[in-house]
Formats: sequence, C-alpha cells, structure tokens
Amino acid sequence: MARKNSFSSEKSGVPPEISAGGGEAAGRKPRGRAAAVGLTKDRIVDAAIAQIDEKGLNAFSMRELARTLGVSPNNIYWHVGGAKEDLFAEIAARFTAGVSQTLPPEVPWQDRLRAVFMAFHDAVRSHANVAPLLGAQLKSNGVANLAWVEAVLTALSDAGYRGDDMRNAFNALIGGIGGFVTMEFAPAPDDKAGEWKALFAERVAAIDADRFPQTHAVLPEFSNRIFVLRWQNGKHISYDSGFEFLLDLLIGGLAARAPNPSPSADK
Amino acid sequence: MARKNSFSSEKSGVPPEISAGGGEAAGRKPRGRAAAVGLTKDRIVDAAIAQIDEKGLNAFSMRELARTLGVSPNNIYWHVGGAKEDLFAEIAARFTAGVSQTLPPEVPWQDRLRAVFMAFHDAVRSHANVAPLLGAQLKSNGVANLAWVEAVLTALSDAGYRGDDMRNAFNALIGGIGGFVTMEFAPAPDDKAGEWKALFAERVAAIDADRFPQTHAVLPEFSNRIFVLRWQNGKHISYDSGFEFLLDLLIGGLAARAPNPSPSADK
DNA sequence: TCTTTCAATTGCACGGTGTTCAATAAGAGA
DNA sequence: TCTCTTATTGAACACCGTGCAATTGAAAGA
Repeated sequence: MARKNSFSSEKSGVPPEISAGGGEAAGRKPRGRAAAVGLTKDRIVDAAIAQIDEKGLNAFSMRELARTLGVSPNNIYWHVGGAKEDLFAEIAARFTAGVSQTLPPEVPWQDRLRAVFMAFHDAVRSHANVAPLLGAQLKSNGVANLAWVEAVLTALSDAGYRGDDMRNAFNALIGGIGGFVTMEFAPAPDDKAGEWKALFAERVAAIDADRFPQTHAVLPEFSNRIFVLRWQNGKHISYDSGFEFLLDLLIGGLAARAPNPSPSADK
Repeated sequence: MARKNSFSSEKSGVPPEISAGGGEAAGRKPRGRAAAVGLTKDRIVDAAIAQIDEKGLNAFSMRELARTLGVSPNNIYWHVGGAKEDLFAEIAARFTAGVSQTLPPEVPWQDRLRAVFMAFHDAVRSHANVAPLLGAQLKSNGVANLAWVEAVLTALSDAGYRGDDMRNAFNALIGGIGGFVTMEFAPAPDDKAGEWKALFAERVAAIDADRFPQTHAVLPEFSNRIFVLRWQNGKHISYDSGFEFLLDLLIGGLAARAPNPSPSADK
C-alpha cells in the first residue's frame, strides 16, 4: 500500500518525519514519544507563509518567525531540520502540492497540461511573495510534489514524447513556465517611499528615440508593462495575458512536433 | 550624439553618475572634482562578480567585498548608491550589456532572436552564480541594457507583432527564457559535505512505482537531469539541449502565429 | 507508583551582517 | 592660501542565522 516513510528518525536527536515522498496522509503525528507537543511543521510553514505574504521574502527572518509563534528559534530549527533553507524547501513544496488534483486521462494532454500550469499560476499569485523560492533555489525546487511531476510526464508521454525529447520538453516546460512566474513576481526593491519607482519611471520616460527607436515607439504603451521596463511586479500589474501567451506557445509547439498530435491513443 | 546623462548629481553629497541610459562610452570618469579617486563603480562591480563567481551569491557580503578591495564598506555604498540591491542591479546590467551587438537587419528575425538569446545564455553560464539576480529581483531586472530590449522588440516588430500581441510576445520570451536560465542555475544548498545530495538521491531512487508510474519509469534516465528531480544545477549538468528546445519552441511558435511569417518585409 | 528515557523546548553566546551618522582627508578652483 | 566638493573612513546600531549545552515534561517500562 506504499505508506513508506523511507528513512525516518534513525540517527540521534533528530526531527520527526523527514521529507517523505508523498504528503497526502496529513493526520499522522510524530506519535513516537510526544512531550510538550505544541509546535508542528505545518504550523511553522503556515506562519512562515503568512509572514512572507505580509512582509516579503527579504524581510523574512527565523527569529521573527519564532517571535510571532511565541517560541524559541531553536525549536523551529528542530522541527524543520537544520536551516532556513530547509524551511524554504518545505514552503515551496506546499505550492506544487496544492496542484496535484489532475484531470482524468480522457482529457486531451494539451488541456491537462494547461490546467496544471494555470492552477500553478493561480496558486503562486495568491502568495506572490514566495515566488522567488520556486525558481531561484535548488533545494526548494527539489522538494516539489511528485504528483505534479507525474501529471506533466504523463501528458508528455501521451503526446508521444520519449527519451531525450521528453526530457527536453519537460525541462523547457517547467523551466519556461516556472521561470516566468519567478520573474513575474520578482520582488521590487525594499523601497523607501517609492523613490526608486520615480527614478526609474523618469529614466524610462527619457529613452533616446534615435538610438532606440523601437523601444521609444512602444514606450507609452509598454512602460511598466513589460519585463525589463517596469517598476512593479505581477502583484500589481497583471501579466496574465503574457503567461497565457507563453503557455499557448509552449503547448502549441509541443503539439506541433509531437509524435501523437492530439488525442490520447498511445500504448 | 545623445550623450545625455539625464540627472547626474543634483542633490547633496551623492555619488557620481547615477544609472544612466546607455553604457557604452566607458572611459569617462567622474571628473567633476576628483579627490582620492581610487575606487570606481566598474572596479567594484568587477570585484563583486569575481567574488560571487567564487563563493556563490549567498555567501556574498558587502563587508567582505570591501575587505578584498582594501576599502571601507561605506566607500562602496557611496559609489554604488545606498544599498546592496543597487550593486546587484549594476551587476545584472553588465550581463545584458555584453549581448548588445546585434545582427544586421537583413538576417531573418528568427535568427536574430536566436542569436540574442544564445549569447545571453552563454554570458550567464560563464558567471552562473549571478543567475538568480537576473530573474528574481525587480531592481536588477530593470536596469538591463536598452540595446538588448531594442533588439528583441525590433525582431518582434519585423515579425509583424504590434500592440498587445507584441507586449505578450515580449513578456513570454523574456519571462520564459530569462526564467529558464534563472532556474537552470539556481544555487544548490550551501551543503555541508554533500549531505543533501545523498539524501535527495536516495529519496529520488525510492519513488513509489505504483503511485507514480510514469515518474518511476523515466527515473533511471532522468534522475538529476530534469528540473524538479535533481541535486545539481546547470553549472554541473548541462541543460543546453533543454534550453535550445525551449528557444525553438518559442521562436517557432512566434513564427507560426506571426503576421509576417519569415522574411523581413514590413514597414 | 516510581523511574527512566528521550522528544520537545529553551538560554546564551558567537561571529557575522547591512547600513547610518558624523567626522575626516585630499585634490581642484578661487 | 583658503575654500568647496568629492572621496574616504571609524565607530556604532540593531539584527541576523545557527551551534551548544542544558532543561522540561510526558509517556514507557518497572
């Protein structure tokens, strides 16, 4: 039945359930020999996300998290395993975890892919400040929910991709889309009173029409609405249409060069 | 012409040239009224990149940079403008700056786009540790060289894209590709003696075949070679083919739905 | 019931960090 | 020579991540 917990506490004084594989059976508590059980990994992650939502990832600190939890910092370390990085990984896992509910296999693989990534996009937007964790750190990157991976791989397989092609397609998808989202919600500077915004806007407004005609021409329309010439992120300016454009480009391209163009008929 | 310097030092005791537009005429020194002129923004950025290359972005510190430059930290702040963030922005600008040499307009826009992004990819790989700066911070993100933006916009224009379509195409391209690179080189944990690698590899090897058949099936081949199931980044494992796949997907897709399919004939 | 055991929690301290404020050195222009 | 501005420094503030050793306290075994 596969309720494996590969390696739980084998060593000495170590936390409860170390990063297991799945993550759906949520109720199971440490249970071995509880003492003043008050803190849980879940509670920590919840509080951490809340704190990041509110103050931004830059301002996040272990000590402050401990303060708001009414707990000693070391307690957090104990539950979460060693380092801030591990907490971040745990947080990242939360996100792809929510997206695991996949569409049935009858649905064309294109639609399934689309649904998975749209859901991912929505999930991230609702906690935009954690976005950097999802793309810019290997450890966070690596703890993603397997159901999510499985869904993508299955879709690609149904499209007929195998071997290196499948690997490249997977990486292009995850890298392109995950990366887009990271960039979409890249944090703005810890601006003291919007000073940077003004400076940047001024600079953008003064772009030289002779040296950069194309850029200058589209400026009035694109200013603060394209990735490089902006002073606000996707939290304030919607990049939804850009995201969907990318998604269409990728899925369309995958379909165009897929061994199995549209329905699911392989195997 | 156009040697504008929009707003240089107007205020009180502020640094020399604040973020100007272009950046090609390199020789010009502060020159207003030099004193113990020994430190330059360029020297600082050089040293910073070197330090990040060597020790990683996480380990980077203003104080240590100052130490290796044989200089007081404040001196750096003075030259670079207020905060670590500003230095990072300056660093990021370096990268897109190197890629400004564009192909002549006779070359089909697809090839021009391809060249621009391949060059970008190469530039980043040669200083992989700075990658997170390029995607995961708005301020760094925003100082990119305008020649680079101009090149992309021109290509899209030649393809016939206008208005919202152009904006979406631009964002999809920059977001997708820039994001991919960010993820490709996402830093691995500051691992004490490869402990995490082992743990992760073990976990990956133990994936449940019943719940995740597809994932399990491709594992031997994909382990550590796809984005979510890996413990090393693009510095050690090549994602070149994935990158090119993405690039082809995007450019191909853009061509497929472009008003001007292949040659440059608009305007 | 009384120990023992060990999960869960704390205090304290170390060696850093980014950044600010006010003071200074040192050339150029007068 | 005396300014004046640019360039540079010293010392300090508040805070950080995290390791170490000590502690609590609930349940397991006697």
